[in-house]
Amino acid sequence: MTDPEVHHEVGLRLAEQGGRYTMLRQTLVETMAKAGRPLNITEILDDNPGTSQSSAYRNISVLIEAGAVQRVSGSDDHGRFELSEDVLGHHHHHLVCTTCGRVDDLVPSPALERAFAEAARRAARKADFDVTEHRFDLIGLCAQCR
Amino acid sequence: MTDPEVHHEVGLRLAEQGGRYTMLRQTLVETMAKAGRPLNITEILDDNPGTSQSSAYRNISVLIEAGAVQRVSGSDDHGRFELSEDVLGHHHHHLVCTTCGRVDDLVPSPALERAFAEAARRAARKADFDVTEHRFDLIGLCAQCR
DNA sequence: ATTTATGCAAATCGTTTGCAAACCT
DNA sequence: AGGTTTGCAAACGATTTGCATAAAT
Repeated sequence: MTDPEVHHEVGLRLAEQGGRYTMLRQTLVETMAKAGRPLNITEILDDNPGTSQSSAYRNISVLIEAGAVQRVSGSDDHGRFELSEDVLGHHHHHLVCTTCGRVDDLVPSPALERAFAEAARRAARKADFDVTEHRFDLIGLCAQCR
Repeated sequence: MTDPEVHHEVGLRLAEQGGRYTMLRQTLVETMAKAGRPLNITEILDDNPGTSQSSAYRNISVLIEAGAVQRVSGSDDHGRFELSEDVLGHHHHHLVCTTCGRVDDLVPSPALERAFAEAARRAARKADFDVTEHRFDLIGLCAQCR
């Protein structure tokens, strides 16, 4: 999904819940679209000078409620945020660096996703658990930290 | 690994860093061993009446540093703790309930682990990332919350 | 005796919220 | 005007820490 489409989609989702697609919300979405990986609050504020932290948090919450953004938990306890898979238009996993905390996106192979689906089916049967999604993270050292 | 072996192993690991395997530490380990799934602080304290919260946290930290316990992040922001895979003697994944936050252990099939290894290899090549471990969580509804 | 562990209360830190002013339609 | 959004400062909640006491070796 290209940038204009992303903004259009996010605008629609906000409108659906009676929210406005404010300038700040647009720049937050722009920041996340540019990054292509989950960002923490500091990184988001650095890319949006003059924005108050509380407004950033509040708008990210709104965007999460609208299904436009998702929260990602990395190795440290700082929350990270990125555009939702719905808005991005593709499913992906994460590479989590234990040293610097950076998280990168990783698009899985169809074969891997098939293995996940099979695992989910098995778990549903064995543990009587209703799987709605999965999370797969590779933990280790990023290129900069090796 | 059976219970006495778990205690012995944890005791060794603590001794290695000049720590003592206190009564409280033993009961904390006992609590986690009994549970067989990651517990949050409340659950741990409920099973150890009279223990102060700070002591629980402090000792869990010590056990984590000793490699005897690992922290697990679920759906909510409450940390959850369980015996480390080293001490348990087996690798596993997690079933995370989005409604009640409960996390259960799930031992993967060899086929799935093979798929993970392949994914790790691929990521290492493509993203120049040094994978040391992986995290696979199935998110959904547990039997009680369906 | 000397080191380590404990409990209490206070501090920390990421995140959330109350409120009054600014904004949009 | 009527609702939404903003920034500031204060509140929140999980976790950590300082300190004085208790326990273990």
